[in-house]
Amino acid sequence: MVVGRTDVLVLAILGTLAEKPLHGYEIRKRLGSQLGPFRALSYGSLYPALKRMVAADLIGVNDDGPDPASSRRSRIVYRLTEAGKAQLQEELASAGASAWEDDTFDVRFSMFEHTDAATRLRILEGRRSRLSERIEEISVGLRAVRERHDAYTAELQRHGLERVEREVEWLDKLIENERAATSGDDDPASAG
Amino acid sequence: MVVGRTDVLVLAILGTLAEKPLHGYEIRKRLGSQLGPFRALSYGSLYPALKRMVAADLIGVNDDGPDPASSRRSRIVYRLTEAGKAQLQEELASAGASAWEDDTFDVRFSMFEHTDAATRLRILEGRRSRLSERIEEISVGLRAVRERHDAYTAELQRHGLERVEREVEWLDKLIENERAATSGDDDPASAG
DNA sequence: TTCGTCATGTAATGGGTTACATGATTAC
DNA sequence: GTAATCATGTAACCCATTACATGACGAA
Repeated sequence: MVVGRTDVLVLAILGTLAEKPLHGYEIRKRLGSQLGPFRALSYGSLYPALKRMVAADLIGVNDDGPDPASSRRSRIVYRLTEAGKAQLQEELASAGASAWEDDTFDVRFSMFEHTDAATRLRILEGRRSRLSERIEEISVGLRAVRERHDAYTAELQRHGLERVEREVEWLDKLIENERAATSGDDDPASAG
Repeated sequence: MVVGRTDVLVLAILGTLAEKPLHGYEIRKRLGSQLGPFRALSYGSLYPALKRMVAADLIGVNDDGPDPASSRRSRIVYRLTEAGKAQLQEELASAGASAWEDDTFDVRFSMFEHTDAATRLRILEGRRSRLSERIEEISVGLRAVRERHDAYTAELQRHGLERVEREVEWLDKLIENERAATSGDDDPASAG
């Protein structure tokens, strides 16, 4: 396979294109308006990725939009092929361990609208247990740091721990919501 | 110059070695017990970096510890050279724009104990204004996301915004502390 | 004696950015 | 007309990881 199996960038592009066909510049803008690893994606990454995806037949190209008379040449609109749609569906239905790593999680989460409830729950719970591990690690580190008494390092550690703990609380709310929605149907994501 | 001017890894190693001479494996452990970009530094990065630093005369090598009779060969202890100490002091006294980027900030912050009060304040304030910019960016993105109504993406964005806002609050407490300490002297970092 | 950890290192690879290069379109 | 933004792309580079390779030491 030309395109790496769980290439996060490819997944993000696939997800962006799922809504509607877009040209490269616009894809970057959409990705840039979201959190996660592609907040400031460079064209030096984007365009080669699009090329690879075309070569792998995940996306196809179309000249410009629906109005050829309104000038504006040299704008390449990408749309999902059937293979691309299938690939996206396949990835959305699976939730490997990478789905709860920092970078991948954000990308996966932003596609929850198109993910089935069971997979959403698996990802949220996987993420949660990943963060629990990290809390344990940081706690151990905190004790070690305190022994070498360094007020600033300890404070940084303490703040980092707090941040992760808060993310766990956030996940707990989301998981609760998902569970409620699964039994009673309806009402996704409103843990604000 | 062989070693890049503000190589964060080099700075982190310099800072770790400032306390006392250590061998590579131990440097990695210390770095690993802290937050920041070197939580899980690989040897493939560490040892070449140490080599570069030796070549640049920032650190020097010594065979093992003070007890040659207690066996244990092949352990290379690194210590700061005068040039290394000078380089560290120079970097600790300066606070370029990179000092408030995500990765660098944590490393710089963990060395605050050895940084003068004025530079500490500059870094904290720089970081704060950096995050203010980000809050503005995310807020704009949030409005854009809400227009395309996607409950999950919006929730992710909202949570990200909240996280950054909390970090700003944390910084505010630290800045306040630093200001109080500068006028009255004493008592660093206790914003818990 | 074998397993886990300590300890050091190199080569290949990966996944991104930066710098460079070009040109059309839009707003002032 | 000219500056900003839209729009696409390549080549060089950076900085890390992974996989590989080696070997000593301590404990079961």
